[in-house]
Amino acid sequence: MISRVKGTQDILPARFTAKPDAQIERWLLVERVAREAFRRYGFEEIRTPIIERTELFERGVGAETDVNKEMYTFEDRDGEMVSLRPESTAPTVRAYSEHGMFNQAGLVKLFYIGPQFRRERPQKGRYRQFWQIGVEVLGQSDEPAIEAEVIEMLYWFLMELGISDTELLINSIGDGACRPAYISALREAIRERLPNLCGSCRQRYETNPLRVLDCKVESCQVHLAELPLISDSLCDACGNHFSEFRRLLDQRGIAYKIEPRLVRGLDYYMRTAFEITGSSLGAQNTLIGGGRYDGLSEILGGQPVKGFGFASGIERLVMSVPESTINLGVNRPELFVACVGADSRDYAFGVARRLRAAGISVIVDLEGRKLKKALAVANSLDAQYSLIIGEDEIKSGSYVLRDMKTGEQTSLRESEIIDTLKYRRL
RNA sequence: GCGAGCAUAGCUCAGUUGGUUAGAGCGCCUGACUGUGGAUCAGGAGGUCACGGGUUCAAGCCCCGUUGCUCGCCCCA
Repeated sequence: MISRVKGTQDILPARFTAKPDAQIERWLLVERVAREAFRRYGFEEIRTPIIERTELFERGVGAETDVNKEMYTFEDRDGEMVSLRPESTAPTVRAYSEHGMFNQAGLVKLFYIGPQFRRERPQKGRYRQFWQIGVEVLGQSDEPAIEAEVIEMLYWFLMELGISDTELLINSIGDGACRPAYISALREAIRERLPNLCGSCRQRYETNPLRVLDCKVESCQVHLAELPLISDSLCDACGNHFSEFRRLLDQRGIAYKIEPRLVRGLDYYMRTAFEITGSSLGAQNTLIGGGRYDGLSEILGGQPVKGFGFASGIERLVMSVPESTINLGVNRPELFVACVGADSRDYAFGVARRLRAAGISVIVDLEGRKLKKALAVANSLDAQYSLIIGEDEIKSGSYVLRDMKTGEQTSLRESEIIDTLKYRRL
């Protein structure tokens, strides 16, 4: 049998899988709560294509970043290079520009929910096809109020999901005015200590010096403590921006930890960077990551646009949602219709159709089973009620409604059945 | 890209120092019960022991390789 591609997964009704992050009921909950939370803050949904020109990501996320090297890229039949999207900020900014949204008077607040693709080695909480929920605030303003409100919204979102054991990490990574000088100072300081650092630190000194700050090797810690921090090198504009951002978080009572070593992996980030981490996720514990990217639009050849946003991995959210928030029974049928005899089946189709028109979820036994077997199927589907229709019922116009939990049976007409089931819902 | 662990029925797992025809629980099918599910009882189906090679009189078990899954490194959501 042909199996699924490595690093992908099937999302199934919970009764077919014990893996929490593969249960559709959990996914539907996360998506529903996200849409509702974002709606309250004035965000609108956008869907961009899954494939884009490779150039969009090479310029957007940076050609030398890991994300870019992990892309699924191929040559289309006409010779054009296209890629499965590894993230959705660059596509969203592309769409913003391509559809002239910059002509809007105010901020454009967008959110997306969709699959992304990166060819990494799969592990817990990291897949080759993974889903992200993200938001982007685009416009001419870089007010820290935008950032604080987005984070406030995130906390509302997480609270509604019942995810409470989280930590907010924030940092400012500077801008074009102050970051270059900091990076060269950092590189200089690392070089002096290079012989004392571990192998991967030496590697990162070459590829991404900011990452050296993040090393977890014990023997490196004492040397890392001596390295300069970006927070000491921020220009006035970045420093003011960061303190205003913090003031607005304080005002909202949102706790945070300043993490001077927090860096984003993609080239387009500047100034505010943040991350929300969760427990019980294993090594991949970042639930949400985001930041400011004021230069991105111009890198892509568009108008100057300021932007702030985040992305969150749905798999990781789903794994973090506690059992108590989930209703695994959302899909259970309200009514199972069992028929006695082939003639009554034809009759039952009409009854079922009218009950469905009234809004009730109905499964009819299409297999012509004996009553005993039909009820067994109703039981395994966890139907709330069964409806038994045979010759006697057709004659009288009243059908036997059986409560599958108590076994209690009553003879009811169609309108009474509708009333009973609707009443039960309240 | 690098490292480690695991792979036996649909699912969760036993399987002794290598020894006859590979087991259990759950699930599935049939019946006890011709218009009444769940509980009980009786019976049944279902296996290339991941794949390929090797050692041996003999391999689910030992050795090598491959593939897959899982976890970690890197990096990230």
